[in-house]
Amino acid sequence: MLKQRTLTIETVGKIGETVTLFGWVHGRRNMGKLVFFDLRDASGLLQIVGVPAELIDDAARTALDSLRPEFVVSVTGVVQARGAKQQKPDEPTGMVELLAKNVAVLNESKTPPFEIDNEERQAGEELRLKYRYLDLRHERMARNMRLRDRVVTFFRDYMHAHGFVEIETPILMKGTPEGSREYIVPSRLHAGDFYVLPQSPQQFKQLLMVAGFEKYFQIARCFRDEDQRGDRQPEFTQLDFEMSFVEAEDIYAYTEAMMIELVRSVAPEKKITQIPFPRMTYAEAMEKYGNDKPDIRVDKNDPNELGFAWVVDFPMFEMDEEGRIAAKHHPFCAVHPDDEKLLDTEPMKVRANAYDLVMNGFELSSGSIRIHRRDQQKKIFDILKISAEEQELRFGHMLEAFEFGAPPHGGFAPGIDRLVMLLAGEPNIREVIAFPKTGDARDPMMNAPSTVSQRALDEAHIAIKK
RNA sequence: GGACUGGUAGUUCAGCUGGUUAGAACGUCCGCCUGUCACGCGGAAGGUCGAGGGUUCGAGUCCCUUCCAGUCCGCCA
Repeated sequence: MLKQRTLTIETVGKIGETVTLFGWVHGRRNMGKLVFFDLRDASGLLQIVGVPAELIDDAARTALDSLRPEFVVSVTGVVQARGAKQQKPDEPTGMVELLAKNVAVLNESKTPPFEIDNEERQAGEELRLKYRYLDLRHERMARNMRLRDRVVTFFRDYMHAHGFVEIETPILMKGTPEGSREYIVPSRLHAGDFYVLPQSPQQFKQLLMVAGFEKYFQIARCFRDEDQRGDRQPEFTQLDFEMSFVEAEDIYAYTEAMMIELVRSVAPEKKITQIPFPRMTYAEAMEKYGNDKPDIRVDKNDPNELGFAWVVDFPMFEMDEEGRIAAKHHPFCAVHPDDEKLLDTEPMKVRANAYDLVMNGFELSSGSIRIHRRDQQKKIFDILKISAEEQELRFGHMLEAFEFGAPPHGGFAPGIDRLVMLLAGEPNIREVIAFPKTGDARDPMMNAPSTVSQRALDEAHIAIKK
């Protein structure tokens, strides 16, 4: 059956041929003795013309009559050119149509909770997420998913072409309570112990540099148990990469060339505000724009403008809500070469060798040159008031690794969700994630999170606190 | 944790200073229609006005409580 299948888009070059199509009934227009409907498949839409007299038998006529939106059908017929008055040159299959000879219903559909063929009026998000598999049938959502695929494919190809090796790092890892709240996973085999899900593969990628790979990347899923925003989800995807024997300028040059090529390749209609990307220090950004993710676009109403900019020289430390010194970025950032002498005297004035790439007012990526020496790493931990025992407990593996010939290294991690959101012109990252969570981190379709059986709790050594 | 906005038909929404039987569009169902593509025309069904309480002769509308959703702040190494 599938061997003989023709996609709707393929009919364009098959005028006069008899073909069989499979797909969903999109719009339907019944003229009485003449029925039109649009057949939707993964490649697009095609108008089907159903004339009862042309159909092979009564079964086909009954099937044609029974069609409703979202029914799954097979249609066999002859591809024909549209009459002069019926041509739609702006649509991919607008110059052809299929004169149906046979129609069969493969599966019926209930009336959908919202209209698939109406792109303008969007249902509420809770409903869209509950029926995400229907929402994804919308042309806009399908287009977003395919754009995302092109972005990810571009990055994979680009990274490989530049000598990077893709390596998977664990999802179950050790908790390092520094920074954002982690998702915790109970261990069945080790009562009372927990894994956590990675906020980022930060430590692993640094250890891969110690291992000598020199150029690593990963399309990495990251998890953060914090409250949501339009540009934040509890799980999200980064192009995570790390390089050895580099300084910040190497990361800038590599990333900038890659981003320019990405835009040229997957979104050629977009124009970049300024090349090379302008660079400003954190202090300048705060002074001039009042934030550390400046929007440098000339025309903020132009949907095709992409304003990339670098923000560099971030402070190394900041005060947390309890007035304690904390790492602004993370404790593995190297200190700015000019500021090492300030570490003992005025730590709050110390800049990190850290940088962000921002676009249109969004933080796209954070990165830094890392510490690769044990004594320097210990010094940062000391300043952060992490006791020697605590350092050993939480970061002993890092400190130890740095004693075995760790090379100088640094990296970056552009957020793929935000990038695709901006390329797609969407207002939030949920529109470019197939199955996102709601603002309070639920999945209304699966109904997650949810309770688990008492047996599962017992095995995980978990007692629920009322 | 906080602030703001919203919750009325399957969906998206309107509903004025409180006043008759709560409306529109789309969708759904039925009928007519041979060139439609937002098809058209005629008809029908469809409502716990989020929930609870209060004020009032009378509440979708005002008040209180509560639940839900969205956006933002806090938070996000």
